[in-house]
Amino acid sequence: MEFAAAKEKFIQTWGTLATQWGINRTMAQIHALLMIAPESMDTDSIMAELQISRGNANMNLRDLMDWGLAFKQLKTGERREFFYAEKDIWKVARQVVKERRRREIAPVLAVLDELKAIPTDTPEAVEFAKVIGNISRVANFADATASAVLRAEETWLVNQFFNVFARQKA
Amino acid sequence: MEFAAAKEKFIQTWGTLATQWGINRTMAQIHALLMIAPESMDTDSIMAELQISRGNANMNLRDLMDWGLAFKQLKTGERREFFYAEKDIWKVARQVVKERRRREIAPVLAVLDELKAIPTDTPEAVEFAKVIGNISRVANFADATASAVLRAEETWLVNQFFNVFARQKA
DNA sequence: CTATATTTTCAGAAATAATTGAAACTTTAA
DNA sequence: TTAAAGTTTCAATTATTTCTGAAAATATAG
Repeated sequence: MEFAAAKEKFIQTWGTLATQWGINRTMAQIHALLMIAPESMDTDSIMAELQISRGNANMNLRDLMDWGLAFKQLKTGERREFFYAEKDIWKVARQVVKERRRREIAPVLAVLDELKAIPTDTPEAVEFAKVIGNISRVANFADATASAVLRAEETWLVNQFFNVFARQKA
Repeated sequence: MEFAAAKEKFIQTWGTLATQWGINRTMAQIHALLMIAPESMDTDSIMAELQISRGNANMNLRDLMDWGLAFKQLKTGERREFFYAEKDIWKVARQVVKERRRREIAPVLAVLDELKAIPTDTPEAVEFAKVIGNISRVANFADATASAVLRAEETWLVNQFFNVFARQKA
């Protein structure tokens, strides 16, 4: 495969994957484009490359910056703004986990705690409390794990996982 | 909070969370409803409870069954079909990871492998290969981890994570 | 069989989300 | 200042996804 085709395929694949995870396609495509760009890019280059409007580019660049996945770069003697992305996919993953945890998981944990408190005076309420308790327990465990992963260095983490999982085979 | 309000809130919260993760709202709501139901439910009860059409209910129940999150139950002497959901949230999580891995992660890994092969004859191509290689490495690690988690029993896994993460503090 | 209950399908309608493009706004340089 | 370059906003449009409702298909009982 030639470079141009590979680049196109990567951007499309990243965009498709993202929509399946509730992230908008254009945002993921801009992110993909910036990740493989050797230099930071200005808005017009991004618009041209992805064939999107200025408003769309601007809005999704802002979202990427909100997610901590892209950054502005100001070049001296240049009036335009340039953008670049975090290229270390490990840091990208950590950033995504961190943001989703903050925006989505934390509020759900709060709701679960609230729901655990209902009086269990009917069979339905008993069953409800049981399931909510179970979800809450697993969710808190997952949240704690995510939190630990966020703090971890990659090499350290890989080694730990190696110990936990791979060594079982030996 | 009274039971009815708690139930309503749980179903809505679960539905909202799901949309943020690329899962359709109704599917998540049916799943939530079945998880907290003491008995399996027929289509009409689900329709009435969630105020949705028969077509919608049927379609999303089928999707839930495809995902391995809900099941049909045939009661003797009953012509209708009844549905129930897996209530152990740990199994639910494992099932979701398993399905997403199969449907989404595996195809992406295949594309990445294909893209790693391009000739690196320009600076752009070099940068591209670097980023793709990095993503591929992390994605394969994540995939292997997911695979290990799928095989794990909860108690065993919790203990292992405790060893890896919690004991660090001591 | 035939009638009835139940489930499935799917074309069109409704709802939701993403995108455009142009006007408003901001910044910089002369 | 003023003009030009660049950025942001947002109402209107377009695209996508989801949902409905009724018809078709299927299953069961008499």
